[in-house]
Amino acid sequence: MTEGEPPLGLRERKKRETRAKLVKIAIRLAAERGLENVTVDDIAAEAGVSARTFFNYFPAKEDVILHADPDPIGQTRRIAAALLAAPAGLSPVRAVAHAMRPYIDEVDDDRDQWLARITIIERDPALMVRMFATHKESERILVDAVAERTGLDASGDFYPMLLFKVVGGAMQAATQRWHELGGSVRLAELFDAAIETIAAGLPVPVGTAVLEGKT
Amino acid sequence: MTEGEPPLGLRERKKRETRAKLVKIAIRLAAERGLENVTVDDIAAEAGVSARTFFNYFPAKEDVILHADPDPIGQTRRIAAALLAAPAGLSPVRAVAHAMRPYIDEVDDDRDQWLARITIIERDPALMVRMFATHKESERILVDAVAERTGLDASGDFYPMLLFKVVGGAMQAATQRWHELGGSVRLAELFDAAIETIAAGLPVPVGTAVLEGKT
DNA sequence: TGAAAGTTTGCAGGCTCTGCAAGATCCTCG
DNA sequence: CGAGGATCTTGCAGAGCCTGCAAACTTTCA
Repeated sequence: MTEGEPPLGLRERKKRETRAKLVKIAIRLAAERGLENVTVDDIAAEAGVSARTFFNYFPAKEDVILHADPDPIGQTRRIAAALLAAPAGLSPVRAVAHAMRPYIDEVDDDRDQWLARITIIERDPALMVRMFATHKESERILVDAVAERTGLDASGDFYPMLLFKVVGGAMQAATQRWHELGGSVRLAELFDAAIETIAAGLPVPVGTAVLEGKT
Repeated sequence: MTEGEPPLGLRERKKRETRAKLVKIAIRLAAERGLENVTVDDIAAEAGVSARTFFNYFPAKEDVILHADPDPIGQTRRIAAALLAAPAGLSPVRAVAHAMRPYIDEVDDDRDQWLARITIIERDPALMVRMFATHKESERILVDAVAERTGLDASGDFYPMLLFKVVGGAMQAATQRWHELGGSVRLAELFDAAIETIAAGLPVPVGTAVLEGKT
C-alpha cells in the first residue's frame, strides 16, 4: 500500500527533513500562542529557511498545521475502495464507518500529535474552515462510492450525499469530544458509539457509558 | 419578534442603504467572476465608498456574502428557545428540525437571493463550512439546549453534541441538493426528508420520491 | 566532471485587514 | 436655528499572507 522507501537520495531526505521541521516548529509555536500570533516568518526563521521557501512546501500558512497527509486524495480513494470492499451485510452507515476505521486508528496511534493539532484548530476558526475547504474533490469520490454501494445515483439521488454529511458530522462530534476528554478514551470508541447511535435513529441514550458521562 | 421600525433617522437609513448596496454589488460581482476574483476595492468603488469603509461594515470580505443575518447569536437563541418549547412528544431530532423550521422557510422565501449566494459559496468551499461551522458561541447555545431538553449534561454527555453535528450535516446536505435542483423543490421538503431518514437510522431508501431522482 | 534537474531565495507587488486621527455628517438640545 | 456631541467616513501607514520571476545554488546522473 505505502508506495516506496527505495533509494531515497539526499535531496529527498533533506526535503522531508525541512518539511517535518516546519510542521514541528509551527505546532509548537501555535500551541504556545495560537496560530494567529505566529507569522510565517517566525516559523521559517526558526527552521532556518526563508519565508518564500515555506510557501514552496505549504500553499497556505494553515496547511502546516492541518496538512499532515501529503496526499488526501489518495487516502480518500483508499477509503472509497474499502467501502466497496466492506462486508455485504453491513448497512451503509456501518460500511462507511468500517472504511474509515483505519484512519481513525491512526489518530489514536498518534494521539499526542493530534491532540495538539486539535487544540490549535479549536482556538482558530480559520483552521476549521480550511480543514474542509480542501475536501471538494474528496467529497465527490466518497459520495460516488456510497452511491455505487447502494445502487443509487450519485448526482440524482439525495441519499449518498446525506449519508456522507451525516457521517462527517459524527466524525466531527467524536473528534471534538475526544479532545475534550484529553484522549483518555480511544477516538475509535467514540466514533463507533456515534455510528451505532445514528444507526438506531438517534434515540435519547439511556445507560450508555460512552454516550453519557464517564460514570 | 422583529424588534423595531420606530423613527429610523437619516443616519440609520443611509447605513442600511450602504450595507445593502455593498451586499448586492458583492453578490453580483462574485456571481460573475467568483469571489476570489473580486477585490474589496472593486466592491467599495462601485458602491461609492472607500475600501476602509467596507471594513467598517464587514469584518472580512467573505462576510459580505454570508453574513446576511446581522445577529446570528440572537437567531441562535431563538432556535434554542423554540427547541425547548417544541411539543413534548417529538423525538430530539425532530424537535431540533422543528425549531429550525422557520429559518429554513426564510430561505425558501428568499429563494433567488439564496441560490445566488450558494452558487458563490459552492465555488469557494471555504465559505460553505463557515456558514454552518458558525461561531463557537452558537454551537454552545444549541448544544446546551439539546442537553436541557433531553435531560443530559451538555459538557459531560456526548449525545447533545452528536445530535447537533448530525443535524448540521443534514442541513448541509439538504442545502447542497436544493442548490443542485436549482430550488425547484422547497428546501424545507428536502430537509424534512433528511430528518426522517435520519430518524429511521439511515436505511437505504426505497421508492422515496425526494430521496431518489426525480423519477 | 559537466550538463540537467530540482531547490532556495530575494524582490516586487497585489491583496486583506487594522489602528489612528482628521474631517464630514447627522442628531440633540437649548 | 445653531452649537456641541455623537457617529461615520476616509486616507494613511503598516503588518501579514501569498504569488510570480529570475538568479544562485545543490543534487543527480550520464
